[in-house]
Amino acid sequence: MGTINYSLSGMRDFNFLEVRKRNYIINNLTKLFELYGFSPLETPSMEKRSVLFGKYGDEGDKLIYQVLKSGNFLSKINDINTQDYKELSNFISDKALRYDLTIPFARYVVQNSQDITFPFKRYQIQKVWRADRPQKGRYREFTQCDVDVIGSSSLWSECDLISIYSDFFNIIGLKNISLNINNRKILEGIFDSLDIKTDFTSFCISIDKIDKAGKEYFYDFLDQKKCSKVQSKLIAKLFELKLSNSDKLQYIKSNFINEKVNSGVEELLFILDKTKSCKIDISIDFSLARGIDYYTGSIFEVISKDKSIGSLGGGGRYDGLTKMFGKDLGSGVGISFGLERIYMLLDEFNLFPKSINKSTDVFFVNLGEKEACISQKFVNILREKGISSELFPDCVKLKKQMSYSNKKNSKYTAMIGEDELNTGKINLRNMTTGDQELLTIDELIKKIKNE
RNA sequence: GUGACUAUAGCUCAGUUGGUUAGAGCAUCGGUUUGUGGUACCGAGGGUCGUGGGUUCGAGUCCCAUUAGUCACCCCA
Repeated sequence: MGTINYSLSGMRDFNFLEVRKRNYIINNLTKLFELYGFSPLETPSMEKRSVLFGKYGDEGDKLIYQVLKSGNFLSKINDINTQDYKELSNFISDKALRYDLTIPFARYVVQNSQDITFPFKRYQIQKVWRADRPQKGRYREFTQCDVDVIGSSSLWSECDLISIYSDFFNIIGLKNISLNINNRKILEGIFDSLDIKTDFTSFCISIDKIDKAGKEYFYDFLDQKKCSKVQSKLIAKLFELKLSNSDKLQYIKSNFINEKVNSGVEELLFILDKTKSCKIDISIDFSLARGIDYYTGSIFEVISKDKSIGSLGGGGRYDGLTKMFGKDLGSGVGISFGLERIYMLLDEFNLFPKSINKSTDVFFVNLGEKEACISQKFVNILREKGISSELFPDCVKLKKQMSYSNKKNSKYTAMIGEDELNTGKINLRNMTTGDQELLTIDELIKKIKNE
């Protein structure tokens, strides 16, 4: 029935194959994170409302799922007369589902700072929720995989994170990946150098839009904000430079001279110099701004050049994040991997290993009580040897059991009937070729171990 | 939050300018085969056409409302 749809829009079930594929990605990430010296962390799905709000910008706040207070929350708000839903939600909700992993991480670090040795390196793979309208590659419940270093402003951290991106996409075999990099200091420097009537955030958002809306949009924006034509031209040119990384930096150095721009450029130079051996394409993109408010230095975004499904990951450096929770524990930098988008690409290019689809190695059919007893003995022996094995629970038609085994994608089906009971052998059928042979249990183990 | 499009069997979809009992493929179940799956052949079950209203002698088909889904925008992984 078309009407019966039990699950919430934008929130999904995962069947066995999907879970295995997702785990494949997660396992590879976890291995890498550990290899680079990061430790795992998990935080609750919900945070206090005050922890989350005001951290992601106005647009971000709107997308936070809020949870109602329990009990009769209306009884205490008699004296409230507001028509403003934002104000009202403050009274009836005191907690919310996490929107990302970085803010809960910052909260955790401040709360536990006495037990943490800095710089603190953690990775976190958990679900986050956004009350966005779902569309392709975008869900209301999705998994983020974050790695962050907090308590150090060294650019070596940036280099390590870039190296993780590079290693990961190399390991899982995704080609044509580009890591775009920029620095908020450069954007701030440019912004300062302009005589323009707007705030920095709107400026960033308009830059970010050039890609989609075109440069005309950006010209209009600058014009509206009373930016001079000379400056407009200079800056628009900056965002469409088709130059090498070093030429781009040269251009910006000679056209926008101030301290902020300079220090941003210096940072980029350091990072580019130290990541030369990375296998990923690193390209400076001055139009990369990112909407999240808290970034202050380096910003990253990973995209696929083959498919436009949004970014595969992103991140950046943030200076004041722990300050928002009452303690300044130093600068931090982190990146995130978008599990569902990486999944989509791997699926599309058939890059998941074939072994993901296999299940039981040896599937025993059930042909009677005596037969089941001896089959179960063999099943136990195989399991001890680390060979996955199972016995069909019911003695039903063989055809049915074979069909079940086939659908489960078993490698072999083992049959023990009257004949095999007498000879003590196992009738082993290869489910790919259909070949059958009579083996003792020892021969069977040897055969499978040798594959 | 804004806009566009879609809704028929478990799934993917046909269904003519409105006209008998709404079809196919896949899937499921049974049989050809009581010890052989995946390939073959035969058969069966399964639908209040998303929901509610309207126009009409007559609506899956036209109109209105509603709900859900998809895609795009905003923003983002």
